Amino acid sequence: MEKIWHIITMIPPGRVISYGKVADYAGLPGRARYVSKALKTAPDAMQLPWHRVINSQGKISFKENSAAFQEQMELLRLEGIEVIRGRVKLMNYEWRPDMATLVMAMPF
DNA sequence: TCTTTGACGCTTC
DNA sequence: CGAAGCGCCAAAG
Repeated sequence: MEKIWHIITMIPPGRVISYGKVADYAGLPGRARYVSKALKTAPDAMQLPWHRVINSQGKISFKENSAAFQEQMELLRLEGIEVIRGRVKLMNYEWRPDMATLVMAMPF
């Protein structure tokens, strides 16, 4: 859980990443669902950039009618990310941290 | 205990 | 695209 949050805090503005990737970088391959839960239970006080986490299809994982959906879409747009029908082009906006960055920030 | 339920993901058809 | 199947696993009932 800690690691997951840690990874998320590292996501730079204007970039996004998928649940699955977060899980991978956190050392929990195949546990994307766990990441979503980690986000849900994350303390608001932590100021996590939760909106920068979307699913592997580049889509926002909320119902299109939900308030959360709208909110996330706005936050992303405020960072200069183009969101079409709740979807962003991972090709252009996916965050690809390099090894050094990860190793640097992750204790064994 | 067992079953259902997710802010998910990948492959197949 | 979209739907179906299967994998994954903590929580809640």
